[in-house]
Amino acid sequence: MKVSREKAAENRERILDEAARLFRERGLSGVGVDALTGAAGLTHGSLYSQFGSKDCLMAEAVSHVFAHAASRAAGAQSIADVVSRYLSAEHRDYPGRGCIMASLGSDISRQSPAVRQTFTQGVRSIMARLSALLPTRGDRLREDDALALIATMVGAIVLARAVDDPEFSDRILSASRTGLLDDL
Amino acid sequence: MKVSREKAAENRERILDEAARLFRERGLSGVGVDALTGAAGLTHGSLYSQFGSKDCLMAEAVSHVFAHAASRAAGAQSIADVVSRYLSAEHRDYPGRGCIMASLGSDISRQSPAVRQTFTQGVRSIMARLSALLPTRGDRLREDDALALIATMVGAIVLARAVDDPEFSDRILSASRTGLLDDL
DNA sequence: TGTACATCAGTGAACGCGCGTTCACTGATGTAC
DNA sequence: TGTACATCAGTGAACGCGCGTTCACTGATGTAC
Repeated sequence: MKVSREKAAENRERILDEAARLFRERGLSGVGVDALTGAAGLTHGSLYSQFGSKDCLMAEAVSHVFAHAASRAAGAQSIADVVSRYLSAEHRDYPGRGCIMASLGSDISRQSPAVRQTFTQGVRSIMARLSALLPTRGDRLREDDALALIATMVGAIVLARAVDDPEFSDRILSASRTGLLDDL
Repeated sequence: MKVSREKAAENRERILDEAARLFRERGLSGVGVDALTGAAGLTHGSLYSQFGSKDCLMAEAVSHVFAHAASRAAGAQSIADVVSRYLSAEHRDYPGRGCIMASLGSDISRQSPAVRQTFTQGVRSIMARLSALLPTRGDRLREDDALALIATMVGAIVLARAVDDPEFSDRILSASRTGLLDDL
């Protein structure tokens, strides 16, 4: 049955929201087409009407997540604020709402050109947002400082989630947090 | 046909070596049982004789990779040496021979307890090796400095591999390298 | 405003495929005598 | 040292299953008159 344009747009947005969450929670290959559309209350066929393929949905979902992340970064008060929120137990424990560089990072290099391109744009936009918050330091480029900062934050969350010992995980977060905040 | 104990041990080692490489190149879910045993010149059944399941092989392969990494870290001359080698184009371009924290990191949190436990032991051993190379700095624990260092290195390789623009990728590596080496 | 019809988002059955795993079997190895 | 036999690493066919995708179809929406 056909559905109003408005309703179709809502459905599309709901699939994207659920995909953005599920991919970050379970990995790109850990969520099937049925799970993706089912979470939005639809059947698998609707994915092909709206996106054409799972790969296209993946690319759009990546873009979707980065758009939210960039606007959040734009609203941040300071770098100390960003670092504290990013390297928190809260962020570590809810990957479905967290940074996509940390939850899917290792897998992106093995994805299609479309996904990698979208991801690259996202990294650039986050770099730009964070560099705007950084102080100028000697002849170092603020964008380079932002990249090094992002690398540390991403690596710390990746490792903090990977290890199975909560205390060790906390230690990875606090060590990285201290290292970064001392630098400011 | 039965095979000599010596030959069986060789086969086991060859499966482990190939698994260690293939998992890092294609991801844990990107390599099937046929590919794993086929790369070692055997058929899929031999995996079950030797390891019991794909999951058990994954855990052993993780351990295998960390054992090599730890002995390499133990032989390092200095932290500057470690950082330069780790954050190199060479390392970025050959994940099959590189750090498993970078190639599989994001996926480990979604793996079985056995895999996560082995991974955690591996991170601990690398932390210990690197902290032995670090200078004491005020009241900071060298192990904490080692964890922050590892986080930066892992995150930088993850991002440098993910992005599809070679220049941007180089910039991620050089920015992180400079950031770390300036700190020493 | 009311009627007739084309559109197309979403459905559900069906597809081929590769996955991890099992199992009866093979036959050289290693052991017991 | 030579023979008989048990062992078991590795084989290959077969399994059920979930994957991504296709396609004919449905029926409310949106448009043309």
